[in-house]
Amino acid sequence: MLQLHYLREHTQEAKDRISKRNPAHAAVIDEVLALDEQTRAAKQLMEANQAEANKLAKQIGELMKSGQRDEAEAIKQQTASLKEQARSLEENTKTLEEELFNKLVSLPNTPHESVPIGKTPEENVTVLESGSLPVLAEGALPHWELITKYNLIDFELGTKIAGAGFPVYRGKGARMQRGLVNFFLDEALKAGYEEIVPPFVVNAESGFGTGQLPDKEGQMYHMQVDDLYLIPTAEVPITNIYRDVILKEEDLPLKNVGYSPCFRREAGSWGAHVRGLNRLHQFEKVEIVQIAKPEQSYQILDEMVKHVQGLLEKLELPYRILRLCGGDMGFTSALTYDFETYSAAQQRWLEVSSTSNFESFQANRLKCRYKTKEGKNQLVHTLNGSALALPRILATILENNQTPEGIIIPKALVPYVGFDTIS
RNA sequence: GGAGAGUUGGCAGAGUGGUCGAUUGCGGCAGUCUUGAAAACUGUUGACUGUUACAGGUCCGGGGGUUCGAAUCCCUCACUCUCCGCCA
Repeated sequence: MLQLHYLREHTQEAKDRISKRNPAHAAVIDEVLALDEQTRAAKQLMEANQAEANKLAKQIGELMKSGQRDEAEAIKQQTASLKEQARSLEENTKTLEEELFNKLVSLPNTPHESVPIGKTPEENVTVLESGSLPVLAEGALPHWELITKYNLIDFELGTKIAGAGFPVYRGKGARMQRGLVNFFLDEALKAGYEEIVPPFVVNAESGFGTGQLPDKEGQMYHMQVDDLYLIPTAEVPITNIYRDVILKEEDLPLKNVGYSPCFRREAGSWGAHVRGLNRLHQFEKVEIVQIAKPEQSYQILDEMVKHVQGLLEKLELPYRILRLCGGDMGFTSALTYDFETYSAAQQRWLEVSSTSNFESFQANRLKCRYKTKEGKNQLVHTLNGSALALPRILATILENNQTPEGIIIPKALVPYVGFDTIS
């Protein structure tokens, strides 16, 4: 959620920035500001009325105390009309406030100045491409055939137990999962992150805090009996640790890492290109989260990008980094870097990480602030990144490292999985 | 699941209808003293909103109600604790 005072004081800047997503948003800012004016005017009327009522009530109290009952009764008569007015003033204010809130909450974050203008993924900018694209031997297989060949994952079994998109990993496939998670967690620990095991379900307040609710409601599994949501990413519970919290300046930046299964309904997004591990309802991911002071957040984003890069390099995978264009960026983000690995058998890039700075957009919803040296409470900046999501990493390793003798496990991973070849 | 007790400022803990946004203690901050520190003493110390500034408004778990007036009374929901039951 954007800050009202930012929209008020930097209107043109906000419009310019948000127009990178879609110029239509600029008009909504005008609507928000107009509503804001109305709301504050209504509030002033209401508060003047309250001030008057408070004053009279206090007078009555004093008169009652000193035994002047008749005088008190006289003043009581005056309160009736105030009370009558209060009702409609309050109603009016409440209606306007709700309208303002709904409009404000519908605005996405303002993109950073470095975000390219654009509507589609084709307009994302490649900022780095690393490693040469592997050329596979004749007869190389896509990962969905490799997993069957080596009995690593059973999709049909998952369908029987739960449904499509819930794979059953087994044998070396299961050990790859566990090994990758441990590898990613250890690397984050080395980089100074505190490890968290969060709840894998969240309430609606948490969903709102990080921006999944109300706009992405349909993407989460909702358990209606208990009104809880299965998390789509560990970002949600971990970032919500800091909801309604005032942090100390010296504690920033806070660095957390957490593993979690991620549950996504992926409503309506099934079709071509979603075979095998490319898109799932349940997958595993290690997520890094940082809570930072505004002036340091972009430096920290770079640091997080470096961290993710390091993981891909240790896994010896060809990858590229994209700076997402305005139209392709998530609702809550100000700047996002996507990481993609090259799947040799499919001959396409697969997204394996999304690393973003949300500036104060989430913090404003979370009410996560820190106390500055001057004693003022200021919103923090929140950042997070996948480090990393497992399925497409596994897919790329399987496809790119296939040989007639079997699949060669990247050296860095061997100690974690306990074997160097899948054959 | 059953029975009971609670939820107040960073923490502890008063407050049962009228200057209570809230006594007090601890903690924090500033000062005095000290070469420095500790101790002691003095002052200060919640959040949000709002104004050029002052004023004003809101917040005592959430929501609703009674009243001129609610932290205090009523309803409701959530959570916590204790005992019993169940259980990895």
